[in-house]
Amino acid sequence: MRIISWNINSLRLRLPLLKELIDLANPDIICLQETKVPDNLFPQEDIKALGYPYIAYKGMKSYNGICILSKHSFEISPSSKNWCNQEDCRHLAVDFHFEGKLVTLHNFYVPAGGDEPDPSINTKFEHKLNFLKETTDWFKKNIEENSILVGDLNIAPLEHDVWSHKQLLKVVSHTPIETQKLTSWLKTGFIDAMREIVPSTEKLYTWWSYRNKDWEKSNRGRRLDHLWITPSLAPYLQTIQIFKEVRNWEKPSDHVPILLELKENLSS
DNA sequence: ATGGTCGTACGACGA
Repeated sequence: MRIISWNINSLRLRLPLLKELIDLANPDIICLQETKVPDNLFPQEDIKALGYPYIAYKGMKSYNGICILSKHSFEISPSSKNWCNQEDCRHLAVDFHFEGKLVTLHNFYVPAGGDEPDPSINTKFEHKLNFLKETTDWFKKNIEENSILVGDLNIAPLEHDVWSHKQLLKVVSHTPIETQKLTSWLKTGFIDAMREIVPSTEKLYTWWSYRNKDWEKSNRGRRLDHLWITPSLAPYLQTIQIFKEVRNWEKPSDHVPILLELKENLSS
């Protein structure tokens, strides 16, 4: 079972890249963030033609938007929610069967939080912190035994999730209040699958800014995208993969796709 | 170097 998460930064603009990614990675399920397409304009037929007949999407004009594309059937999960009383298309969850289990897959796009890491003067940062509090409180009470949570969480929690821990401590995405809150959310019952595979002592990034043309050479990346699983699924964890090469494709997103692979037929 | 580049939608905003 191969599950991709990718902040695509406009689904319609990057449909050709999505096709290339499918050819490269052959995912069973694709979770996209920042689709930037209202539901009435969602390119449903194009997606089906790519081999993904099961589709769930929640989009709006210009901003945000998420979708889940699958080769296998699923149901929209009742835990798909609006957060902070805003219908801003940042979360979608589906239920599907895997190895005799019912698994809930959450796809999140956490608010980026603006530039100033002070909630008293920056309402976008305040929103980000409130969002993290709400999700953490909700998962504390409502997490399902077999859960996967993926998406652009817009926080790089560990020292080696950023190119310079010291220089980014006051930069939104790596401030202590954010990394603490993300860790609290993780600890509601998840395992950081990427760090199960790649030790925390190694640099690991999923995002490189558009503002740095020579992104690969300077390598000032951050791990903003995440793959979390509950302990019940840990025995199935086969590997993770970061498709860094996609950042060099024509007209790329600033985020690269990440893959979670779960073993099937574990007992046989 | 305190800038830089994107996408959306056509000016300004969000990232």
